[in-house]
Amino acid sequence: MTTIHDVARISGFSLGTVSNVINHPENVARKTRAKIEAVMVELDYSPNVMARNLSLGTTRNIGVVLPNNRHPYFSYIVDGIMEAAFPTGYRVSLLPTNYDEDIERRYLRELQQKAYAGMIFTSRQLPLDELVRATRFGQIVSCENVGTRAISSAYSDRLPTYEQALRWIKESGYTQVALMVQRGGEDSETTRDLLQAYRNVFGRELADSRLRLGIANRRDGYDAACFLAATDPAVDFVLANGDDIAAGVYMAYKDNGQKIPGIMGTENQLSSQLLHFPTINHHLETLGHIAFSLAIREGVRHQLVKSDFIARN
Amino acid sequence: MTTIHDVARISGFSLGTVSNVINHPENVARKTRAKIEAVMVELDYSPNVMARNLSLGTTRNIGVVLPNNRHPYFSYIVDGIMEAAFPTGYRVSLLPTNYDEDIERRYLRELQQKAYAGMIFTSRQLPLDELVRATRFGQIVSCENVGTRAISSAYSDRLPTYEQALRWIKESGYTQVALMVQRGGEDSETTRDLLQAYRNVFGRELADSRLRLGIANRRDGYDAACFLAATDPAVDFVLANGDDIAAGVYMAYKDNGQKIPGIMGTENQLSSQLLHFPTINHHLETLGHIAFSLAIREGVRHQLVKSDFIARN
DNA sequence: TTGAAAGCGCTAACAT
DNA sequence: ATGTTAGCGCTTTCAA
Repeated sequence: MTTIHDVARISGFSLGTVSNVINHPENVARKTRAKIEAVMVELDYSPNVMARNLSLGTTRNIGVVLPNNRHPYFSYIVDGIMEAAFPTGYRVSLLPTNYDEDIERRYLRELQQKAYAGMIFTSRQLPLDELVRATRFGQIVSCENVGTRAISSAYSDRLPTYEQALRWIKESGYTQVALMVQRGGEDSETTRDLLQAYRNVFGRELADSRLRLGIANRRDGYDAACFLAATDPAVDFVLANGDDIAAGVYMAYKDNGQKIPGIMGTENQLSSQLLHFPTINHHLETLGHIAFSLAIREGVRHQLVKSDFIARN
Repeated sequence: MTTIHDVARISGFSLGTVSNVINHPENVARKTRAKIEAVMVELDYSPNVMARNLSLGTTRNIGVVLPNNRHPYFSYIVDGIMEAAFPTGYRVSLLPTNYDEDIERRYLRELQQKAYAGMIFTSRQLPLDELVRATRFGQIVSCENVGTRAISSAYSDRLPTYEQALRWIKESGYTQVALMVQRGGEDSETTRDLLQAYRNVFGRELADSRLRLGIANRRDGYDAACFLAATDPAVDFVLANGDDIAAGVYMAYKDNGQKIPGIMGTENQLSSQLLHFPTINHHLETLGHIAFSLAIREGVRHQLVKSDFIARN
């Protein structure tokens, strides 16, 4: 590997001068600069990033913590982040946690060690306070509402949109609603919002058996729907956390030859357009976009991304 | 930030000994090790990755070069890579190129600077020889067939499967086939294979106007199909590079109130199952899996991933 | 304008 | 078993 030393030696100038043509070219005489640059080209030199980072004490890396690589929720956010990162020259590292708190903590340590300039939590298991404490080491952005905590966030106002969606369901005459989500209300803010919206609109608690947990993909949706169809035929509407999942529900009822209930999903994926069922669009790419820009900027800021309900019949 | 020096000073042992408890604990007396570890915990110390990398001259980072973040082709490969990387503790950085050769070259430089232990090219613009030359600096894996070049690869045997698919089309009685792809035969090996398969099965060249270029998503597919429907009503079959894209084609013909041609896509996405059209599964997640394992292992190896045709009516 | 030298935090010989 | 020291490749004072 050719280093800055080689360039110095061969060009006949000192280390410091070579470093200056890289970092402060305005402080170097035109002629020497030209010579040194020529040598750099000749040797095919380019500065070692690791050394540079160590010396500077910073990187241009952003870590994106995601519990789950499969769920479209996260893919959409990542898409938005990538798009925003590209023109800035920042690198983004994907940091999967598999919903493991200890692994999240390990990533936080890497932030502490300056492996990343900032970190985006698309979701989290760790107590919020641990994140807040870690902001000393680098910028941290949450993709969920953090209230007034001292941590930047780009988040969706899910509750009003959920209410709107559930009102639509109610007004369409459905009364026996089942929900499919990944994590329960204790773990997930989204699920909490959804249950709250249900309460607000229907004026009662959702029966436990009508909240199907652990649903992450279309296959899960299919299986859960088979179960519902067999054990709870009264259900006349299924709201799932993703259009593809909702499509799985559709296929299950169809394959079982049962009357297909009303269905609704989220993210306005292709499947809801093909099957023409309503959906909730959280605008996750926009959210990723904003999350990235917060991650590379100092200070705490909270930014709301409005979601919306798309009615279809 | 607390460093190894702090740990040394406070524990009363030397730098080297502290370093040893981190890297070669077996060479340290049980008692001193215990003391030092206690201090580490107390100080909430963890080694600085950048310094460690610089000293060692390696990282545990894998860079994944992708031209395009949106196309499902790449998402599926990335999914496979992430899944394979997770248990190994390697980090993966996404490196978008936007199909720009110079940007690919820049990433290659970062490999040279040891920013990555290895690099996976899901696709490339650069001449293969440039990649081969760069293997001196780190492991490079191509996700396309590289023949006998000295560079590892995990690739799909597309040609036979394309032939099988086109034979199915022919035997189903279709004769006026249009293809939708992203890049032309000059740029893309996939497209070359596809055109070759067409030649082999139909015994003639595909008309230029029946090869629709620049198609990357469902929207593109929709637009291209509108164009086809308007300008070339003889077309009776459309084969698109992705099921969602093919679904866009379906919707276009439907929205235009025209007779819907036969359609076929790739990747066995949800949409082909919903609309029940045939597809070609390239098993891209498996491919990503293999690409990753090749990236963290020495030596050159070529690994074929069999794709298959899924007939549906 | 250029050069010399210290330091970023760590690892690994080598010496004790 | 533990300590000392010389790097890894770079940036940035500070001095010339």
